[in-house]
Amino acid sequence: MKNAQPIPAPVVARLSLYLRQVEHLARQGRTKISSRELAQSLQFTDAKVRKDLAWFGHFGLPGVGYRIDPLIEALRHVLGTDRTWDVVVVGAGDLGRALLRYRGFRRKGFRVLGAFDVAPNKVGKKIGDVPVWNFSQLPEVIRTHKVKLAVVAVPAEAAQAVVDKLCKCGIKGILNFAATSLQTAPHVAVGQVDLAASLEQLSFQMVRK
Amino acid sequence: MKNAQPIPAPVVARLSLYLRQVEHLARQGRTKISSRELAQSLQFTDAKVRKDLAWFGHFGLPGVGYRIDPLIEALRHVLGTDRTWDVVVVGAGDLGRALLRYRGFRRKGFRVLGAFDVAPNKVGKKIGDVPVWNFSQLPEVIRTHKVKLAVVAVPAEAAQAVVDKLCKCGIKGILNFAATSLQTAPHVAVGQVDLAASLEQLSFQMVRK
DNA sequence: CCCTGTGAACCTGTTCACAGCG
DNA sequence: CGCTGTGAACAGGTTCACAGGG
Repeated sequence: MKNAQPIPAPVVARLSLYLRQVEHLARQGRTKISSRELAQSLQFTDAKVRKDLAWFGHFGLPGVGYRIDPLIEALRHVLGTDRTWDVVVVGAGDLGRALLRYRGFRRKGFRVLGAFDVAPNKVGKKIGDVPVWNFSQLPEVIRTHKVKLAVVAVPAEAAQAVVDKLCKCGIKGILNFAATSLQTAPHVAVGQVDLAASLEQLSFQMVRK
Repeated sequence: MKNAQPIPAPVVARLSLYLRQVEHLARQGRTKISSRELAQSLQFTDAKVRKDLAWFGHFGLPGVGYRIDPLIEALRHVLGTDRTWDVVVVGAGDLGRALLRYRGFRRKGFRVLGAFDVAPNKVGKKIGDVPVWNFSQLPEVIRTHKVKLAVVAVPAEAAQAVVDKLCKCGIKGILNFAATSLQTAPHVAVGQVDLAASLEQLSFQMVRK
């Protein structure tokens, strides 16, 4: 445990993968796993797995491996998903609707409170079991429910304005699906998912062999 | 130009961002941009931008900056998007449907030929202007159209089987939205988008301040 | 003896700083 | 003079290799 230093970003990214994997193993009734096996299933090296897990405690058993249940608990705690986060989705277009229906968020401890849109034909309806509110109600909802996380699924042209508004309301984290780079206050965490860019990366890999 | 070595992955990831940004500038009628300005808009350093662009040619003009049109052309060429790629989507659930309707793919040179699903109530219909075929027709479609790229948007439990099938049909690149890690032949490029993990990363950043 | 935890060596990508060109 | 291109210095993350515990 070298818990003075902050955990490096590439390590944190892998922690999500470890968690996903060990949750899967737990559902199969497994109780222990070695760094070697965990590494192989994710195409890492065993030393990397051990180093990564050593950032937040040493509960591996020499000669045995890691006990899965404590590992899950520790990973969730580090990642902050040992509690439920309320999330709002801004933009109820195709992508927004898909995200509202996506079951995986809830399973990981994220509760989607509702969505916001400006289109009158969407406002007031429900998508799945989640209501769509008028965008003008965003400050009110965020403040009364103390929402910390928002998902932005609006067209690129609208994204920066939406994000400015979110920041003013005191949001702490934004997952942006719009294909544009955002300017925010430094204390707001931003994650970016660019679907077209992801395909583009594959395209690159295919032309070079 | 140091074109003997392969371009490092983190550089390639940024190339997509540079391209997105300069395409945006071109639409505004801009014709030149300096590494400094490009860097600021993406929150990078100017030296990083220059080093990145130097991997595939030096067409920056000292004292002036980069000419935007040739830069776009070069970036598209490197990324392989100076041509159109046919893509199929496997899984016509909520996420699959959203991806089928997503305009950004076409804009970047990806043409979605169609989707595959096993649900009889989906097969035979159209989503947007894209047909949904029975999953059993996958080999036929991939082979006759020589499709190289597939997007996987099926439940995690089904993903590995789908991917095995895709590999057998000779697919070259897979963008996987299922929350599971895949085993494939080494010559198949795999990109991973894990929506829940992306939120989880934000969650981490929020608990540590 | 197997498997963890970890210093040390290594390697790769980033930043710095400046020579050189338009 | 401004801005690119790039070697050199630096920083960080990964791999190696092994000491130590069950």
